[in-house]
Amino acid sequence: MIKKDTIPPVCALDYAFRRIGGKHKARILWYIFKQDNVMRYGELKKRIQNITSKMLTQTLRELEEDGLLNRKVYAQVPPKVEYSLTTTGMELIPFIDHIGAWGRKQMEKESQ
Amino acid sequence: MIKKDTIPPVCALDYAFRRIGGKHKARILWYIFKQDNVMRYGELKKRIQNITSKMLTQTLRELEEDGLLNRKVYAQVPPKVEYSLTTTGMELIPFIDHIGAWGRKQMEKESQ
DNA sequence: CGGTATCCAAGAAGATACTG
DNA sequence: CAGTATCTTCTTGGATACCG
Repeated sequence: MIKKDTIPPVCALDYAFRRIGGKHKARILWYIFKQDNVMRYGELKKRIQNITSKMLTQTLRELEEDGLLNRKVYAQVPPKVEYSLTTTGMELIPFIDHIGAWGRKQMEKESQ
Repeated sequence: MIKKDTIPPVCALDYAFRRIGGKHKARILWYIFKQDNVMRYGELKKRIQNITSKMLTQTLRELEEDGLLNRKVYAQVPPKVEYSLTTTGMELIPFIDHIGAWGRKQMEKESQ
């Protein structure tokens, strides 16, 4: 993702990209959304494939701190943790959809 | 920005964010767009402020290679180079606009 | 004016091992 | 199951100096 919060964002765009510009952030939001807005840690791990536990946990924590994800822990053994989008996170879905469509179009162009 | 192209993107979202997820990329596209879609190197340098020549040049080159920017060199001394969005770059503007608006909203929330 | 070149620091991400 | 901890590597970005 982009950058520590030691330095304040220079503008709203900068701010926004720090929040969702990480390597997997947009995809995580998207996957959860598509899965009826609930996904467990292990499901995400399988879905993203090749991501390490460390990176996944770290990314999820950042999204949570930024108010884009809810984290619900069930007090049971073995543990169960569910992630879902907050209202704020939901507001990003149309843009993620849009940019994904753009990316798809470009990829098709390239492959010609 | 995010990542070398040694490893192919895992999906369209990944692809897209590699292209515009860089530290200054979205802002550069936005500034040029707002300035009637033409900006000179020096103007960008002043506008972005604190960016080094190296980073600015590098970022502009990447945007050019990705087909988002046109680079027009005038054969004169002293040199003059103008950057403008391509059609593909233009297609990103609505998205950048929306995500900027989202960022603005979040920043306002935070400051309360 | 619009860059390059070189070197170095900071930050992001990966490998591996381990745990309540 | 859902993480932590630690160490290492890779990639990005910055400082500085210089050029056609």
